[in-house]
Amino acid sequence: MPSRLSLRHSIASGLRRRVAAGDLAPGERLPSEPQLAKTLGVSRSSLRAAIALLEEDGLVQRLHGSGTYVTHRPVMRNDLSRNFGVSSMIASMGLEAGTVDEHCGLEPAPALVAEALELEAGEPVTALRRVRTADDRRVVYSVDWCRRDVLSPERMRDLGDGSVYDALADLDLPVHHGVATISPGMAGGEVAERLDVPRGSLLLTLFQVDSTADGHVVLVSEEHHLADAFEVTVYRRGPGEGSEQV
Amino acid sequence: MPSRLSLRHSIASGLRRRVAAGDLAPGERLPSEPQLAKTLGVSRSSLRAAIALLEEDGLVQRLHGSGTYVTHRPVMRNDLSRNFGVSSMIASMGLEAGTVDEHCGLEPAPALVAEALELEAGEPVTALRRVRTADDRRVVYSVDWCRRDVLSPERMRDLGDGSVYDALADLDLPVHHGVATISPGMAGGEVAERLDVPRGSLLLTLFQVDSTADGHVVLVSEEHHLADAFEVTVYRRGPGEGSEQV
DNA sequence: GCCTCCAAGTTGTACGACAACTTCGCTATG
DNA sequence: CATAGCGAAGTTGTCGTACAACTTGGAGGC
Repeated sequence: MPSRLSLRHSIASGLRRRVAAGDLAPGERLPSEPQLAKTLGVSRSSLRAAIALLEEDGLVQRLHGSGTYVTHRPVMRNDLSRNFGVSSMIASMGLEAGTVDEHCGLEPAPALVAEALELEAGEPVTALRRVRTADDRRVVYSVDWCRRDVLSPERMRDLGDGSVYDALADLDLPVHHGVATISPGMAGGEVAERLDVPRGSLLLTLFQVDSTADGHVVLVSEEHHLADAFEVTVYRRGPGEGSEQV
Repeated sequence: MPSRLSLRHSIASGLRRRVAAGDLAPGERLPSEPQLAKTLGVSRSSLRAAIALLEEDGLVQRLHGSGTYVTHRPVMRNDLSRNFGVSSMIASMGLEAGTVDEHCGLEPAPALVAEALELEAGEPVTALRRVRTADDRRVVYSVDWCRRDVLSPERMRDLGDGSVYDALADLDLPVHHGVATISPGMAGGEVAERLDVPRGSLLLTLFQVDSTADGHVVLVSEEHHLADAFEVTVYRRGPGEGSEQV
């Protein structure tokens, strides 16, 4: 296991902190690369690689011959571009995240889930159903599906407050990326009851398929968010540069 | 104006093409960096910078001491992570995109729009309202707001089928990124009428703020999508690495 | 058969040099 | 005095080489 993350990532992480802390204000120019590399005690190559990461994130902008400037970054509440899970989503809004009505067991896999996990429809899979709360208010009803030979119901039950992502990372199956399908919806019988809202309440539903770096699907989940629970945002990179519509 | 895009971006673009074309199959290992650099006629530094871009996109994965491998990338219908506009969204599904009920003029800016454009609420702004069709079916009702001193109503009317993004790019104000807020909704009076659907029909609404590279907001838009019109997906990078929740 | 170790190959980092570009002050010119 | 042009200094972009860190596979010994 690599365990130690690469130098450029730790440099980038440090710079991110400085930007977030306001040490580097928006619009401000960073020290020149040779100088900054010297003060950080790294080579200019590694520093450039780190800055490239920030640039890709839209945190800074590089101008040839002029300098590197901190971008006026918009305030984003909950960026879907990164994968954090509901808990940190709630925590990031200053609310206390909790879990109620947790239930875990073997269930026959729905068609879409089975397809993603490369199983036959109806085959038993580990399913974790729970209601997430923010300051004791029920805001999200979620279901996580996982192959039983990857995460048994017992093991999934044991993780308690730990994220499913952490459990998978411990198994050397870290989630590298996921694809979420977003759709509006109205609370039906089960969801309305779990979330304790009237039927027909507006929902934002995320159907998500998570994969490891080598492309194996390890987790499928469905999250029903109350419409007014949080603001969900997405960072969209502009057209141009490397963009191919598939 | 830079006009010419940097070397590493053109290298990355070429590699993206090769991946998309299947020349480089998922799971396959790329040639080693020195060798690939030689065949492409560029230095290893530039090639590495280009590969870093692909890695950030999740297209490839680098393993220290082993090699660089093409990721098994999931098939995505409409990736919100990139900014294409409704037209190409429709076109990418094999449908014919059209526009009806187009109206453009000066309107008082709503509060949220005025705030984003750094104006006083109620100040007149250029507004473009239109209904987008897919194979003659009304699927999206959209409104675009822009400062009148940036894009006059006349000019915005003239662009016809051209994208608003193109018009802004011509003005040397290319959209670098945007932040979209996603929410579910039900069709009210105006939207229901425009889209020719019953009131209360399910919608997916995107409120989006587009900015230039230096962070100036140049465009605000609202898109009301019919719930069953298309599947909207988001590519979410996994937890870990450089991630700070703000 | 199994384990150890080594060698070859690959990516990560470092350092130095120069090219391409921007910025700004200085100067010559009207 | 105003202005256009020049040029030096500073910054990012690219190049080349060398070495470190790591993985992989096979040879060799037990």
